[in-house]
Amino acid sequence: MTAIADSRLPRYLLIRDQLHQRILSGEWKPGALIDAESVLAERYEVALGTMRKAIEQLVSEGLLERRHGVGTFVRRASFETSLFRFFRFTSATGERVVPESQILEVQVATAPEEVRRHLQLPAGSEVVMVRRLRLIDGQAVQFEEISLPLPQFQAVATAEPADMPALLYPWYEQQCGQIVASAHEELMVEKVSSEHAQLLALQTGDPAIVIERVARDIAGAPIEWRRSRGAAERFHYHIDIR
Amino acid sequence: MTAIADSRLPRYLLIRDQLHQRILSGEWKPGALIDAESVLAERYEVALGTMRKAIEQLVSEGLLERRHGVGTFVRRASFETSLFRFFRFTSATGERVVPESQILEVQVATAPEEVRRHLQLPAGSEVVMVRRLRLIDGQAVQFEEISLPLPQFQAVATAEPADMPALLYPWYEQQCGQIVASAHEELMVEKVSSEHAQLLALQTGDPAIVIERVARDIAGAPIEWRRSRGAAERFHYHIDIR
DNA sequence: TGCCGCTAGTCCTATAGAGGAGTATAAGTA
DNA sequence: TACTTATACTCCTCTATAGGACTAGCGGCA
Repeated sequence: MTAIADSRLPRYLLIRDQLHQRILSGEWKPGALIDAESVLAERYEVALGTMRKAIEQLVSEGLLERRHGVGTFVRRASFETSLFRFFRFTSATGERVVPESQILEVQVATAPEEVRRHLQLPAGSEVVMVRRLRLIDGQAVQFEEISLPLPQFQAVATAEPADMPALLYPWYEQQCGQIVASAHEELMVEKVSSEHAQLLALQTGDPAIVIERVARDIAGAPIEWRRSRGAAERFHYHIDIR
Repeated sequence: MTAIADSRLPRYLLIRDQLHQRILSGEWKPGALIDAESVLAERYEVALGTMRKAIEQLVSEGLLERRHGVGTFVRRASFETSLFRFFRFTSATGERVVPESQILEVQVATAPEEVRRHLQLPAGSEVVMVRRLRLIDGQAVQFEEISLPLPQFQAVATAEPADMPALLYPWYEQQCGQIVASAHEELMVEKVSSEHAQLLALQTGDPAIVIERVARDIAGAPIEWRRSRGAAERFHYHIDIR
């Protein structure tokens, strides 16, 4: 974070870092339009080409987004690279669909060690824990356990479960002012316990994909930890190599 | 492949396509040093900056590789993004290691439908099929079935199994003149059959990761299909999202 | 023999400027 | 009112040029 700005570095890299800082600091929020290239070039006292190169770096890193003829914007996190997309989430009619959400439990509790570790919380911290099923055509395809730190997510603890939408991140933003800017996901395989088997209509011991996700805000602080389990049978990942 | 070169496109893109073609055609082989930027710029009658931008495109696509002060090279396929890296392949001493290879069978046969489909072969084609175990510290961690089209891979059919190295691609290049330039991998989970369980020292029904790979040559023609199975327990994937 | 500096060749950074192309909005016209 | 045109703003492409920085190899010197 506090990288030493080495003035021997190329100027476009120094500027890249300064722009990056303006995003991290929250001066430029996700979705916001930033100054025009020409304005920035003048402000930072470099040629237009140099400023373009600095911006290009941030675009290729996924922090900025250009729209020809309109301007350059701070990119919102898009979860199109999430591992979840490799579940065959298709409805009876065949089209891809966002699974509905069925809240099983919302509970405020002292954070277990595992949750504390992922959310970087001190011992004794309280969290909201949400357990829910995700369903397609009424059939459970995934079981999720979501942990959120307090007091930031107090609104979740007091909300009516029926009011929680299937997609939580826009809701966090609206209800709690917490913006998810990045995330890290891990994938493992396990044999389902009898408890999970029952929830997911599987046989005990069937293989399940487990995806753990730590979501972070603009400043990089962890604000959500979730663990999802789904039938491995529905999972199919692919990748190109060259 | 035969994209229409639209002259309304920016020049740097047109040049990008032409350079790309020179790689695909085999004029510039993997590992080769290409002409200097300045030479190319003159040859294609554009400014240096334009040529640099064309080359930059190919670099970011992973086809070329720059070495400051030395030159620009055609990149060899590197399998550092392969899904296999997510198996915990560590020896007793803890360091990462290339598993040894133990050939179980080398067989020439008419290609089954599944193999024909992946290698794009007509009905009745013959292939070499290699079955092998991969071991760490003498313990089987993966079972692989590899299919190679004939007559290109005749040398594999007649080779002594003991002479086949653990890493096959450099060997293909040396023995058969076939260069693997890209690949596509798919990942699934299955419950192991009793046959595979025995080979991998697992219990029948334990979860296994199945990785299927189609490897292609410079021109994009499929030249190898392989299916690998390993204990899901050893598999751990992770990804960053933003 | 072994070290050191020089040099040629390469890619890398940066400048200043011109005109092209896409987009949104304001102004004009039927 | 409804459509078209102008315009002002944006990012995009491209030129021509200059000097910096990195690398490999050659040749001189101890």
